[in-house]
Amino acid sequence: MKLEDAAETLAQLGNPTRLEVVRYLVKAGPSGVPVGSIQRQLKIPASTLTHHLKHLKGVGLLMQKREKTNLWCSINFDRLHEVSDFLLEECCNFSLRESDKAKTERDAA
Amino acid sequence: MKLEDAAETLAQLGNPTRLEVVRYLVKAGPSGVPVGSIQRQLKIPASTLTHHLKHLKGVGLLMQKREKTNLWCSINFDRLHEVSDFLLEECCNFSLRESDKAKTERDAA
DNA sequence: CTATTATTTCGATTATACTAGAAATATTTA
DNA sequence: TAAATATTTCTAGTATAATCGAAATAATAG
Repeated sequence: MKLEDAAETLAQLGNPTRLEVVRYLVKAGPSGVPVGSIQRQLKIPASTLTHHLKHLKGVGLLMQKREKTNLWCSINFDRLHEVSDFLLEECCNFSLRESDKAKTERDAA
Repeated sequence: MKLEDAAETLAQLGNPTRLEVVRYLVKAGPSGVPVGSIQRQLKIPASTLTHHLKHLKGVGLLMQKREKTNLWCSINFDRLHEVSDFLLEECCNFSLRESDKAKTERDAA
């Protein structure tokens, strides 16, 4: 995952309303929930919700499929994992090569 | 971790410049890097960098300690883990209780 | 076709964020 | 004290985002 994409995705997750929607959809599981249910459950005005869903869809976190009049929304779990992987991928490797470490110290001095 | 805090932290990670700094600091490991090194390596204007570091510090992702004229910056790995945990904590449990599932279906109909 | 329900678009307001140059401050060294 | 280096504050321009009511557009059911 490219840094720019990760940043954009994280930015979309960084809005409290959207994160609440994401959490709700994660709990709902792969089958998803209709837009209207999200709206009523989380008490988000319809236009505001549509706005945020568009954002989530834009970064690939949201999948939608129509069934009758309802538009069912579900989380793209793979994408969610990609983002958290980006955050952690380097975290468990603190072993900076000595040459690099030396360079940093020299640069700082 | 509360949703609002997670959202705020994710929002701070959601800026490409800041995410680049975070990635750089993660690679640098627990010993950290001076502000000036970040500045020169990533070619970020000093005032812009200070601005972003303040944001990262504000959400507890950044730790700083002075040594001579240098201000050494390092990532708070625990905090980084908290955020990614928040994203994933519910992901591996798709088992929506049947009563809730029924309620959702009823609500949608 | 009409009514009903579901969702989106439009439009406007308000707020907040990004960026960076110039000047100021701090800290160390000579 | 003066000079050098490191970092921050100030300031301001520009851009982007959040919010939501009202109206418009689907999609289905009767």
